[in-house]
Amino acid sequence: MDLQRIKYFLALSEQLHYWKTAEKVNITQSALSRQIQSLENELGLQLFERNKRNVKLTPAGKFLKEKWEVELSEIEYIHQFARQLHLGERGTVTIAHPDSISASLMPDILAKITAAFPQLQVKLVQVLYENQLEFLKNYKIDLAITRDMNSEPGIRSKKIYSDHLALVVPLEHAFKKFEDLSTKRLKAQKFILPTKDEGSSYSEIIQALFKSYDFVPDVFLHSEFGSTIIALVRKGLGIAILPDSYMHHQSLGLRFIPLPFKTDILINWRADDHNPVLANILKLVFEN
Amino acid sequence: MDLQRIKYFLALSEQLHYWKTAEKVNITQSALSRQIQSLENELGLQLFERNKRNVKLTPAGKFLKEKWEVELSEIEYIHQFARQLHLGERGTVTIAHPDSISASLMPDILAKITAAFPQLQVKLVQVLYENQLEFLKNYKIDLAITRDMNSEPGIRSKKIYSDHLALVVPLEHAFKKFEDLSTKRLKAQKFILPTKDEGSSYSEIIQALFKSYDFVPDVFLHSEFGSTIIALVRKGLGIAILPDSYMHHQSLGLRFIPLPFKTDILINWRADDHNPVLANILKLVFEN
DNA sequence: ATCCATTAATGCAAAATACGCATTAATAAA
DNA sequence: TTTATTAATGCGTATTTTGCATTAATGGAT
Repeated sequence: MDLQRIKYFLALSEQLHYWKTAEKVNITQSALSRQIQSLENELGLQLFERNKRNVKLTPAGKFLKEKWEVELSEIEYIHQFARQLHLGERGTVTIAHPDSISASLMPDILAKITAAFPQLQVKLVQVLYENQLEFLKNYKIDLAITRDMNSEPGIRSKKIYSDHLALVVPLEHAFKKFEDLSTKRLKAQKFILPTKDEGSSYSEIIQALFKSYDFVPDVFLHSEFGSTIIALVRKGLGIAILPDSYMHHQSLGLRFIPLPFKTDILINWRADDHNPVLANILKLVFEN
Repeated sequence: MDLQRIKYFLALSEQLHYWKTAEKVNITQSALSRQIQSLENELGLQLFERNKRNVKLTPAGKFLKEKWEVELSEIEYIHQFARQLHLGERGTVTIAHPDSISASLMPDILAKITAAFPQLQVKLVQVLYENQLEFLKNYKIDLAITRDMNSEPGIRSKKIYSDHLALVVPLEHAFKKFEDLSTKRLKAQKFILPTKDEGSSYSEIIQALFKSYDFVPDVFLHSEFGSTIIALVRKGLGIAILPDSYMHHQSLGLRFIPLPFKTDILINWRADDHNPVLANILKLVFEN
């Protein structure tokens, strides 16, 4: 059952004239005649009532004309849709990202994506540091934006941004600017810091920071969630080190003191992921 | 775009293995490989991600698998339906019939039809005598059951039944049986008769009846509608001549006196109507 | 009634397409 | 490194489709 045959049938069912139809669909009358005949044989029914003079739809032919028209346009639409999937213009990507950039980098990226591919569906999720790579490998997410490098085989990474670390203190705190900081004064503070994960490069940078001041911080509380940390600092329970991306969040009553340490933001994806949607998004993100 | 190709694709999308799939669909692996390739070329997209070792659906392939499965079963259903139309097992016939047989012959015919072709839709209509042939020719009805012969070209007729005429009188009327009738006593009656249509053979039979008694009846009222006539007779407004099929209607308070005149019932259809539904119904009606 | 123009079907040879067999090339596992 | 597996491909053959020319049927015109 060739769809082309059905198209020939539909053309003939409009014209009800072999010669005119044959010309319209760019084949000869004999070819058309035989195409219709094979169609009838294949279906085991008569489509047209015809003598050498007149062509007329049978009831079954009339029925099939109506139904096939619908089916063909459905199929046409499906193929169109599939081509868009192929080109990565449609489909779904699930992206995990750290909370820190939800008010800065993420809006930029999402704006680019929706501008370039308005039909694309993006799902944003937040995933604990320790689950990021696992989720990526298990196809629970397609892209992971992290502050940590990784050396997993099968996962590729690329740096897309970097921001400074900042000391976060309440507005009324004695620390007002970088020059106020000293090992002695810092030592006296209570810190709220992220969980010290093994192999987390972000964690390592923070440790390097304290090493530069040559002391071990008094950590009052560990938390992986920036918004929690900010709330605690605002209540005066301690001070924190955070990427200065958090400045873009609502942070009334807090002071961000930039530190000379940078933290990278990387984008991670499966090396063997050939979904064209992914390729399009990566291209977009790396574009500038 | 051959539907067979799509079937091959669907088989492969289940198995994800060329050799096994090829065996299952009874072609060689090379043929299958090329069928999938042509399908991909035709659509302008990739259906499977494959190296020499693994076969895996692309996002577009996954999408098409789901959609095509639905489309194929729809098409299969449509073809099945069309075949039933072809065989006359489905479809619609519109049948016109006289009121007189709606309680006798019609139920018999309809019972036969629904038993033989349960999927068939029958529309029953009643059409004035003068419109019957016109409606038939104009495709407003497909079958006309009449009491009149016709000699129209393009219309074919066949007698399917005949019943007696009967004199219809109120129960308390002096006429109790055929022997009570005489020209003299009949002459004194007021009659309710059908409209005297030109060329109506039913009309002619009734005229022949009165001729046999050698008088012209005193017609109180003309009506084409049997149920009207019966109501009037029941009220004592006159007596009537009707086919004795009316005895099967609710006719309390009435007496039917059979007369030695018969009226035929014919079935009429378009000679050039090749709708298989019609052929099936005619065959059924003529069967016994 | 007869002829003519129209038009769907068909015989035939050529072209296009699909197929099977055998082989190749890539790759994962041993 | 070797081996077994497996999708792709070259090639000759078989099948299908096509176009050209012709035939046969039919409605309309004279």
